Amino acid sequence: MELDERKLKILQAIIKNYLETGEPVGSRTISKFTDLNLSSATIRNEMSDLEELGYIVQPYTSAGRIPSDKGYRLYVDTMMQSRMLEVEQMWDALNDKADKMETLLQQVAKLLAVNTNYATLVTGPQYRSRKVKFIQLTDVDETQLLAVIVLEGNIVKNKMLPLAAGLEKEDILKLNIVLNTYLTGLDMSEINLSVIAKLKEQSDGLGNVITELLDAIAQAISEEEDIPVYTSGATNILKYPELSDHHVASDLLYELEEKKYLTDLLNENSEEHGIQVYIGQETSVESMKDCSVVTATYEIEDGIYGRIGIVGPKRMDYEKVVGTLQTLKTQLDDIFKKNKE
Amino acid sequence: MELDERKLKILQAIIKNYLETGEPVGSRTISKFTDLNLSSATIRNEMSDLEELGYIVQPYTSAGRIPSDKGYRLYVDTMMQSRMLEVEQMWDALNDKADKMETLLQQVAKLLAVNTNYATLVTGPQYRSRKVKFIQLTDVDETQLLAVIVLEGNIVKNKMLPLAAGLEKEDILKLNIVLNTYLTGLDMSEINLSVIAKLKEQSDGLGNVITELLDAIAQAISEEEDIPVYTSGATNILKYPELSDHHVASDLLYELEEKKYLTDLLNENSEEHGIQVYIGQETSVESMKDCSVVTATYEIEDGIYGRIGIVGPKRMDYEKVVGTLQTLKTQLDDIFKKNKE
DNA sequence: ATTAGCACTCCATCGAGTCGAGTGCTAACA
DNA sequence: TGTTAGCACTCGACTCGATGGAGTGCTAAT
Repeated sequence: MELDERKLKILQAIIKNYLETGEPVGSRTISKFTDLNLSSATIRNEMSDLEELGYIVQPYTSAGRIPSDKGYRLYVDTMMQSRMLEVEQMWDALNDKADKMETLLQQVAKLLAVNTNYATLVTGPQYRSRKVKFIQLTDVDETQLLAVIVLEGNIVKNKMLPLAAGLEKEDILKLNIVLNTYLTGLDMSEINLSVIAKLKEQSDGLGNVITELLDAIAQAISEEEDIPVYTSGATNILKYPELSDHHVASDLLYELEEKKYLTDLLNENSEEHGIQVYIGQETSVESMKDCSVVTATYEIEDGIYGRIGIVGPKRMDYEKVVGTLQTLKTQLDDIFKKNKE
Repeated sequence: MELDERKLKILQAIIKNYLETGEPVGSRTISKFTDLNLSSATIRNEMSDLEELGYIVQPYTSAGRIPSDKGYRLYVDTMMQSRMLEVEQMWDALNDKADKMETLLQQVAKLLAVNTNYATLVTGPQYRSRKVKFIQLTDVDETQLLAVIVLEGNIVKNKMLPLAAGLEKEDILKLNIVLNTYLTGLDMSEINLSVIAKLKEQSDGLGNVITELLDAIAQAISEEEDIPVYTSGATNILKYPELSDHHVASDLLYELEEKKYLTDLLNENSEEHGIQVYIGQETSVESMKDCSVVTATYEIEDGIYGRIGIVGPKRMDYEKVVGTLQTLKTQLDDIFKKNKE
């Protein structure tokens, strides 16, 4: 037995219907719903076949059918009609405050959540390890030294240091030159003992300041290593009865608040740059086995990527979600490309 | 009729018991629970009185009693034994990563949440309007100009600007001097047209850069105006059955995610610097009418304050919460005092 | 191959019955 | 007069069975 045209149509109808209502759908419904002009009895036979094939399941005997993970998968892979969406008002709202990467991404998460009514997550760029691009020391007032460290990707880090007594303006100037000469273009693994020795040698008598500075730099670099995740609309999941069961919801919300495993989620198959859909058990995160997750990758700079994820019930509106992500991805790509020019 | 010693003792016993169990407490329980050696019948009479006085209520006829808001209020005001707590392991964990205000406060929220099992919120400092302390422009590479703006309270803001063609190193140096001379010590309201005119006059030919810079500064200042709120442990509220009712929980979690009205919550009676307890309807936030909120103020600099809040069920462990906040507040005050020296 | 018809299954809902915790009241007692 | 024992009563929680309906699977007719 195999999937002929008609079975496919029926399956599609079942899924469409279930996506809308969230209730198991019966043969009579399909009989009316489609333009196949078949009686409910015929549909029943076909449904029985579809169940045997594993595309749909009955929650219990003599209930209607709901799509299985396999069914959703087929739907997403072949039957979904992707439609381009206007995300324009979204877009206007975005451009508004979008100057800092942080705010931008938080905004993206929020707008996406509001537009889709699901929970959303966005990660910033992931660099293997950022290289130092530029360092600058300045004395802000009599007691404090401000170190500004610019990393690859124009990530700017600030660190206030207590100003060592007896450090003159010329010393600071000198330090600036030395630091930039020796550290620019290096990442943390490359700042080794020999580099440090050279640094100290070149900055006679200021060794102790150097040590503190290197700490600050190391910290700035490593801070960027755990990629930030921005979430929004977590409470949206409470809108779906199948997810608002106490345990399920509690675990899910906790996960979204903690953000600990979310990066794993987003980085699965990260070599794939298209839009990906994970249904039920396909996700790596235990607490999301009753959910579906849709992810997209956007490009920040050449070879450096961030990701967007949407978490919702299995019966999420895949078409809308995929469409929205598609447009959003394109627009984000554009922003960053433009930003670079 | 009035509250005599015995009634008070019984009320206290009722509240204590209810805090632990969350179940309405009956006369027999109290009869055994206290050392009063009274029969349940006597207790019943007293409970009847206490109800008449408004300190306890029955969820329904012939159920046990639970404390009313008024009852909790009396308890918190007079009957609670405040106990100092050790928050020491908390403390160690804190010192660890605590260099940036942002991370510090987020950590505080998290640790508090883990320790108390309630939802927590922490606000950063609120300045009326921050003054500019220091400005620095640097050319990071051929195409980009980095503006570093340090505000009162050592809040550092960065802004990348496209480098206008033909801007020489000397120009930048000059701009730095001019900007610092004219803008240091001013807040946004003080940077008016006459200041701007003077700026432009002093920086012959670089007027267009100035305009952009002023935008950046204005943005940096105003960004700080909506005070950041850090939350943690939102999902903790799902642990309490009386709050995990679908609607209540949903509203609450939404509020905690949105953070919109939380500042209102924390700023009520902000002139009071002690620890404050809001029970049920006493809070200003509608969705928290089934909760209690405990807030504390800590001092960042002279006259500049931040706040900590804990949101939990009305039957929260007030003693523990108040105790924890007390110690934490002291320790935060210490940090910031030390930091200043 | 399709369909009408029918028996069957199982969940959801409702109401009746029971249980038990807890109250309020009364009468007796110290 | 304050305390207590006793008892009738209330009301939610829980259980159980009956009912209804949506939906199925099977069979026989078309």
